[in-house]
Order: sequence, then C-alpha cells, then structure tokens
Amino acid sequence: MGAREGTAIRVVLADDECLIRDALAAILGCEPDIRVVGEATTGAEAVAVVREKRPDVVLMDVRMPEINGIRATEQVLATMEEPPRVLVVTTFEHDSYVFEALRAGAAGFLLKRASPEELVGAVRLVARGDSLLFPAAVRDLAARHVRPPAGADPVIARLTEREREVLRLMARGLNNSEIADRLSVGAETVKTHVAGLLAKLRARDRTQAVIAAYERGFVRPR
Amino acid sequence: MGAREGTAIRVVLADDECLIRDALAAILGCEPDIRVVGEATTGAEAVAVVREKRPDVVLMDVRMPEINGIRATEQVLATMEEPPRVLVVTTFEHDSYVFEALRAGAAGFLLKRASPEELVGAVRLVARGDSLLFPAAVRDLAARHVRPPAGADPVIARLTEREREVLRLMARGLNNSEIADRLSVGAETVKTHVAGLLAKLRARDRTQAVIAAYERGFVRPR
DNA sequence: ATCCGCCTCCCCCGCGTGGGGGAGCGTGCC
DNA sequence: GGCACGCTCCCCCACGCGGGGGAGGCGGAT
Repeated sequence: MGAREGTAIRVVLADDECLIRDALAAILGCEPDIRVVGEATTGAEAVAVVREKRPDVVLMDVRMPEINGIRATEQVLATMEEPPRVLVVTTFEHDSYVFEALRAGAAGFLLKRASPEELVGAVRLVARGDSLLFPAAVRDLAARHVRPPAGADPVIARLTEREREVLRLMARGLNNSEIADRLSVGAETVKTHVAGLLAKLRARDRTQAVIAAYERGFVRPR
Repeated sequence: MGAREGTAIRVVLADDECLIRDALAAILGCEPDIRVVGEATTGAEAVAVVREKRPDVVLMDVRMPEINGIRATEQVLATMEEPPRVLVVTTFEHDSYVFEALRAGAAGFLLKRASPEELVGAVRLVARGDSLLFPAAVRDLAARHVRPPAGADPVIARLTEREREVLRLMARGLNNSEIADRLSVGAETVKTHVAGLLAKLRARDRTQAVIAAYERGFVRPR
C-alpha cells in the first residue's frame, strides 16, 4: 500500500485557497519522487478527485467550503477500498481539529507554517505508512487522557472534599446506603451530600450527576 | 527549550539490554550534533541519570526492571522543572504501551526496528519540540476515540436496537418520560426497554447502566 | 466572640424507578 | 403453521431517591 517502489508518490491537494495550493504544489513539484496529480477547492470536490485519481497521499485542509476537511477525510476513508494516507493541514496548532482529524483516520497532522523540508518529509513519511503529529497535537491528545490537575473544572472545584468523595463512589455505581457504609457515615448524611452535589452540578438526579462526572473529566472510562 | 542553537543535542539512553544501548549509542554517536551524555539500565536509574544530566532528549525503553519506561517517564516529567523530551522506544508496534506513553507525556514513540536515519531524525525532531508517532500508534489512538464499529463489545451487541437507543438517551441524562417523548412511545414501553437493558448490562439501576455505557465505550465524554 | 461553611444526622413526603407479572402484534426463522 | 423474538402497552407494588425542612458540632475567617 502507499507508494510503490520506483514510482512517484501521487499527491492530491485539497485547499480552498489558491495561494496555498500553488505554494504546496510548487514545493512538492520540485521533488522528483513526488507528483501532484490533482487539486480540489472544496471538501466535496476533494472526495471526488481523490476517488478518481487514487493518490497515495492527500494534503487536506481543514477549513473548506461545503464539507470540511475532517468530513471529507472520513468519507474518503470510509468509502474507498484502498484509501490514501490523509495528511490534515491547518493553520493553527491549538486547533481542536487535531483530535477530530485522528478520529477521522488521518495519518498525520501538519501545520501550514511548516518548512518546505518538513512538508516533503511529512509526505514521504506518510506515504511509507508512518504517521506524524506536531507537538501540539500530541499534547492535545495526551491532555484528553490525563485527568485535569485535580479539579481544573470550576464546577468540580466548588464541590467539597466529601462531596467529591461521594461523587466518585456514585460514579462507580454505588447507591446511597453503600456509599454510607463505605464512608462509615449515616445514610442520611450521604443524602445531604448527594443533594449538594446535584445542586452544584445542576443535575436533576444521580444519573445526571454521574454523567457530569464523566463529561467534566472528574472520572474517566477504562 | 530543548537543544540550544550551536550546541549538541544531549541524549540519555535508558534500556536494560546492553546490546541495544550500544547500538543506539553507536548510531547517535556518529552524528556531530548529537551527544550521548548518559545511560541507564533500569527505570529507577533512568530517573536518576536524567535528573543529573539534564539531557534534551531521553530514549526510554518500555520494558525495564524495577520501574518500566512509562512510569519512569511520568516521574521524570512530573518532578523536573525543565523536563527533557522523552522518546519512548519499544519492540512491538502493536504494544498497548503506545497509549500509556502518550499519557505519561512522551513526545514520541519509536520502534526499535526503525532505521538509523529514522532514529536520528526522530531525535532531532523531538529535540526541536516536534513529536512523532508511528502508524500503529496513531491507529491505536484513533481507535480509542472512534466508537468500536457499532458494538465491538459483546455485551452491547446483545442489546436490541431500541435498547441501544434508550441507553444513549439515558446516558444523556433523560428520564423515562423524556425518553418516551423523544422516541414517541409510551412511558411503559421505555420501562420495558430499561428493564431489558439493566438485565443485559448486569446493572442494578439506570446509573449503573450509564456507567456501563461509558466504561464499554458505548458513549464517550466530550 | 461571631459568623459561616462543612459534616453529621433526623423528619416527612411525593414520585420516579425498578421488579413482578401479562398481553397483543409484527417479523423472520424453521 | 408454529415458534421465537422484538416492540408495544398495561397492571400493581415496594423502595430508593430527591426535595423540603430542621438541628447540632466543629473549625476557620473576620
């Protein structure tokens, strides 16, 4: 899969800004082992062009008319038998798209301010089957898996220590009496804490509270 | 941060196998801009050496005596003020350590069978502040964020379509009557589905069911 | 010393929830 | 045709849960 030995790496460029496309084409065109075989200015067009040209690599901009680059990536990867490696390109590294790009199955993530050398390096890398990310991307990903430094969430921070304790146990599926046993307090006490929790989390019932615990990263799956 | 201009990139190698260390040292030693300033054979030793030598980059093996590379990475990054960039090295790319390495804050993930060029390239890359991953790593990560292809989980798979629908809404905090409205069915019907859900998920109440939904990746935070 | 927040425990009350049944209806399988 | 299964709806009932109060002790802030 990817580029066959001895053949040029076939690349499709998808970006709504003509300037960017030209710049990318110019940089990649200088490389003997890379050939730009198609261009697209919208997400929909990108899907069509990629389907037709069957490139090894797609440089996909995130922000494009009609369909954005993420969706286009999804569609390409979902519908093609031997999909190309998609390299998602964007302007801002703090972009939350980083994450979605990976979800969509992108092979890598590249910043527009990358140097020409980095660009061609990245194209060769993904064509070989490797993947790459830029630092912000990794930080982004890592951040999603490391629990926020003990209550970065303002709402969670407003909970008392005891309430957090109760919430943790609630999120493990314990009912009030079990929590009471675990904390060695009366069942009535637990109810009070639960009531406090619900109010502060704006939750109607314990189920919504547990959902909030997950959504705010207070507890996490796995 | 990282390597200052004009200075060599200072690298510490941590691997319990002497052969590997020597090989890495030999490869990196040939590069004028890279200097191996320390080596370690255990996780604990790695932490100590890194703290003392303050390198720009650490090549950290995953499997090491006493403390594994992941833990060592965590400790280094958590305790040092200007921590080095950690490049986690392993033998198998399907290793689940990939994920944990990122959690721990590693800048990149490298396979031992990488070519010498890739190795030095990777070291320079992370020293500059970039990060890199190999394809399996990205796939691994992506897999954690894409919901398993419509019920990879056997328990979830045993649910009927309607039950999954109800579970989704339950996990969004809706109560039975709200779910009934949303699905345009009677409240009694919802109760039946909920009962089925609870039995199949071995959940005592809806809260435990929602927890199961999160834990099994049926729904996910954010 | 006073106030306030937190933890603890108690009361009553309404209702949502879950458990136990049963039943009709359509679909697909054997 | 018989059968299983999923979806729909209904009954009654027990209980956990959440809402509304109140109350005492304890520590820190002012």
